[in-house]
Amino acid sequence: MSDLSAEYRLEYFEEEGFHRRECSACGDHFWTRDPERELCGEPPCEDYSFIDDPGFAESYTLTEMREAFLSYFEANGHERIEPYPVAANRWRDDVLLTQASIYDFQPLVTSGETPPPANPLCISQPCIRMQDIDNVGKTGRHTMAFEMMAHHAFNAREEVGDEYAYSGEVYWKDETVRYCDGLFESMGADLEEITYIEDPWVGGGNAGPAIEVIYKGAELATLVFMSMEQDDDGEFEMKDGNRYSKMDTYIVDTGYGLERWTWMSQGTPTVYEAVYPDAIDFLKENAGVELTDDEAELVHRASKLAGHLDIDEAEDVEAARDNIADKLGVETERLTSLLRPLEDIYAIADHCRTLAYMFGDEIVPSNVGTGYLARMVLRRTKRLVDNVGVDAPLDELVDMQAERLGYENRDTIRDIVRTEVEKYRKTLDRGARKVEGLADEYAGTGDPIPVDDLIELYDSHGIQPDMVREIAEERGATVEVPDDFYGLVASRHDSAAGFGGAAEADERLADLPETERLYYDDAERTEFEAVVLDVFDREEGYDVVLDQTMFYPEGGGQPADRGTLSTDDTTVEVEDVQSHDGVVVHRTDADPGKGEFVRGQVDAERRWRLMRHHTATHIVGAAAREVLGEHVRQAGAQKGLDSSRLDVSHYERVGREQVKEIERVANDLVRRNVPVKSAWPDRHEAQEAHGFDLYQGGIPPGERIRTVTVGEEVQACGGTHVSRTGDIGTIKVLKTEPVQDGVERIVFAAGEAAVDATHRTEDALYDAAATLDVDPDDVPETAERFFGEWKERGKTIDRLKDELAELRAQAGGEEVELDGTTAVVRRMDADADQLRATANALVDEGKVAVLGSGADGSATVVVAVPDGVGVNAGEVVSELAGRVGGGGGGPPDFAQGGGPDVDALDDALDDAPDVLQAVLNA
RNA sequence: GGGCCCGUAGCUCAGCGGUAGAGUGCCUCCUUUGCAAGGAGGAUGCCCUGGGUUCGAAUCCCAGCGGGUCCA
Repeated sequence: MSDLSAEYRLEYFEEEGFHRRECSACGDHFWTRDPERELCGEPPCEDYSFIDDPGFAESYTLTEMREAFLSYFEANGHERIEPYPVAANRWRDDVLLTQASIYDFQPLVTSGETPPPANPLCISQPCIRMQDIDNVGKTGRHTMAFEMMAHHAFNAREEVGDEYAYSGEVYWKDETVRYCDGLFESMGADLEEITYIEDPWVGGGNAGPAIEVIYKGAELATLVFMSMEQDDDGEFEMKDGNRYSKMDTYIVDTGYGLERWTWMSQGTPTVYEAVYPDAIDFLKENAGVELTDDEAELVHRASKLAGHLDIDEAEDVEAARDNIADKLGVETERLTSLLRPLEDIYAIADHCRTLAYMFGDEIVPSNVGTGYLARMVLRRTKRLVDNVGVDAPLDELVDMQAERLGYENRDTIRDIVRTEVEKYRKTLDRGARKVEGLADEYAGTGDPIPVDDLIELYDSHGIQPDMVREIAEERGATVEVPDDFYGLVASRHDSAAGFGGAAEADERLADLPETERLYYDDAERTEFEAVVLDVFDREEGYDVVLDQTMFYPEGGGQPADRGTLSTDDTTVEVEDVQSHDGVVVHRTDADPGKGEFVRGQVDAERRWRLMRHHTATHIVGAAAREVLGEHVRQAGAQKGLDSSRLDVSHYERVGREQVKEIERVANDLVRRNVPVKSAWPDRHEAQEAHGFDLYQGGIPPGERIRTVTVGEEVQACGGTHVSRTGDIGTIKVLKTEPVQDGVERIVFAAGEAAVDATHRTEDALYDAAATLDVDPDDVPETAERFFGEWKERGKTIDRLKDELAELRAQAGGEEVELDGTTAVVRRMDADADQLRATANALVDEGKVAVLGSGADGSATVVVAVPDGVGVNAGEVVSELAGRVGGGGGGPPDFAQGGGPDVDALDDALDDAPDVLQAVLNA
């Protein structure tokens, strides 16, 4: 093992006369121009020294600072790149949100598979870090939304040649630090005060030396030299305890916090005042937060102190506030009451920007993924807004930020926010009613509301314990929230995540050349000739690899082709086709023979159906986008022979009218019979032209990507398509269903499948019409009438049964005298309702009723007793029902039961007087 | 993707093996004509759907459909 200290001995430091020092407080090593310097400069070793004393020559706004950064690096040979969406899952599936500029280039660029859009490049990338959510507003420097300004250079070792998508060295450590130093200089910073701290970096399987750049107590940049990957035999052991070795590629990954730099230039007490001056003024005025001069002065001093303190844990905030109050010589409570509204306002400004980024980049609120994060932020923001008394609607607050950030889909953003706020309001209403009921139950008992109920309220109904307490205490009930509340919630979520074993790579397969794919040349051809390169004997059939193929392997939601491979001697069935790293494997039922020359025949009917459905999928997607809004994008798709489904992101249920409109728009495009074009453009050019919406079906690797253009819609797609939209024939939307909150599934059929689907629907209608004996057109009206009449008849029958019951009650049966009361024992074969009604009628006459029925294949017994008669009906029924092989029971005045033995019913009723007598005497 | 909760009168919900209920709204009448007025009477239910268990299911079990919520 060797450490990285040699990595930091830069020529640049040498030239500029830097000194390497060890911080006397924390022990970290750092580089400085000041030979006297003892401390590394980073809090808590040192305090902020730029509050009320800006560290740069001029004051910058956020926009000005961003421009200053980008143009500095442009002037130094970097190409300026447009930022990527904050929804990082748009191009990678391992993370949800963009948390750093390097995320834009992972994994395909950093791995060397795909070239960077420019090299070197500079960018200011909006990022969202949910980890800091609890600190936002309180610490003076944490924000959830921020822009990471960065310059990147992608290098590959000379000796590996052109194995990677970029080669050679652009620049490395010395130049990186030189640029950083130069940027400071251009801002008029005091270079003597800058320290460069050695701080090796590890993350996501990569590692490398890194430098933290500290100026006047603030960390303004991190310079990471990503150059190692995890390797158990590696030379370097890093702080995560794993071993790492050098990679063939090495990448300059820097991060300059735009907000911090802006703050540094202004020297305001908190970062929020530097970044959101307008929003904060608006919110303060709206919420009626006014401070006297004395109070303002106090807050100002407190803010400065808050900035000086190291507050990284939420529980530290309370302690820190005590500490600050102490230093200022005021009571904690007074300070808190002054600061709390300001903290809320700071947080609201930041959260609204976060939401504007999220919705602006077309994240749709949901119970999963990024949509869930957006929902959580929105609800939190709504609570803050209500709490501090801002009466502007949330959609307006978010819109203010969206406007500032230059988003064009502002109407949709407002719509989404309004829909979401309304959903939240309903959740809260529901929750409040539940809590009120629970509170009333426990109010008198002196017991607190049980923790189980609190967990249930939160986990199943989304009600925070704090809110439970608030409502409960109004109603005189108490609530005790255990410290490990969220731990208890977590324990309800069993984590038994299973995972499948990674597929074993077949070495023989890996050695084969990539199969030439003929289906891209002419998707309508179904015959070809090829040579069998290899055959693998599998448990179920054979895997055949050819030099070239017309067979489409399963991928992009399109199922594999079927068909046959024929030699002069034999014909084998192709049952499945898969692609493994470019090698297409045909699963067959027999061995065609290695080295044989084969003729391939693809099942044309099947292929046509799949192609129609595939092209139709693009069209339906485009139509849904046009009808529902720009935020609509593919969230999954599966093509089939009889129908296909397309899952799209959308924030509410798709209504019937919208479905019709989608169908109209889609069929318009079919009728226009426009050509479907495919191309293999350079990925960055394609990305530039069409944005990330290209990748709705997934992100392919490589320098060039295949695009498919249908009308206005361009997508990266590896599937087979018809050549003109008219070839589809027709598109029929079969149904929509919610697959999860925020995602609607559109099921549709194309071509002959659409006709088939229509037939099925019509058949159902005609069958119904035949049953009702009316024209299909009259089915709805008739069904309604029949249903209404059916209900009316039900009521009539009930009434008649009542009347019948009264008549029957008078119609005799065996009467028994029972201690002054008359008991009627009688068999009347009727349903249980009638027995009950008759029994009630007898009771109304002051008689005990014992009624038995043998109808419907089982024996039923009902016993009813008037008030004041000492017979327990339940016991009588229990006894009688036992004699017919069953059981029964009920309240003392009215019981019912029965059993399967109908033959024994008469005997049982004969015994009834004795049973009554026995029960009476008991 | 996983866990949990819920589908009963127009609305909000109670009932959780034994005759379907309350509040509110609706209709009629009375009393009043002052801001959610009072009194009397009345109507309104495929208890989400389909199976199963049971003598008996709104209630228990399974599946589906629909809604909600928490977590990754």
